[in-house]
Amino acid sequence: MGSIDSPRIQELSQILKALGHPTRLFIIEEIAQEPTCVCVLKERIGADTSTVSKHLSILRNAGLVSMEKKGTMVYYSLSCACVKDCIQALLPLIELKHKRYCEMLQ
Amino acid sequence: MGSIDSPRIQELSQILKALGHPTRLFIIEEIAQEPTCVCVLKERIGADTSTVSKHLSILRNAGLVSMEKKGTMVYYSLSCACVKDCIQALLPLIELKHKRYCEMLQ
DNA sequence: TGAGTATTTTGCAATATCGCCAAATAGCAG
DNA sequence: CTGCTATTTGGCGATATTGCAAAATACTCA
Repeated sequence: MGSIDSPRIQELSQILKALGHPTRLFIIEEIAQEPTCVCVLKERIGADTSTVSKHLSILRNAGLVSMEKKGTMVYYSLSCACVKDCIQALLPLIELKHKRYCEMLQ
Repeated sequence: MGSIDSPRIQELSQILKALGHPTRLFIIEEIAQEPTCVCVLKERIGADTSTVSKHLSILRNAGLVSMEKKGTMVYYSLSCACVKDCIQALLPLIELKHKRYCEMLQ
């Protein structure tokens, strides 16, 4: 059995924590479609560049994204397509929540 | 395109944030195997009952777990098996991280 | 009813996260 | 080298999370 301090739990929770923020999840979904540079992400997010950069460093530390420099610009992309699967796996849960919410109203 | 404030992003990030803590991830993996009551979880985690209860309330608010009372005890279980899929989807990413780390050492 | 157990809620202090600003770094063009 | 743009890093206040202790709630049994 994995204890709470096992590397497995630690690594998984680091990854999930990194994904557990609206801005970072948005970034993940954007770069899942195509590699995107920081300045474009900044525009779409509407936050300070430094804020976006810090979110990207969190995603980097979790191993979720890869970066590629092109001139002064840095393009970020998903380091593993499995991240998309992880997110998609949760859709049934969201549907379930909605179903429960509708039932509660009646 | 989903904006950052879209309900979809908000709900997904709430779920992922709830999963992004070692103790809560541990709880999820325990109750994924069989419904477990708070007092047993408390023993396995080694934290105060109130602490465990608070983690469970976070998981509840995210819709991740269901509870069933049996006498004074409350048994928690996964509300959707898809949560297991979500976690399992990340295993390739962890392997990739390890592979990168080994390469870095050489 | 009263004692005892299980769980949740509240309060609080320690710690961590978030987002902006300012400063530092890196790369390109002239 | 200088100026310019893109990005990262450091600093700081505001806010949120975390975990324990104490109080409140819920349920069972005698």
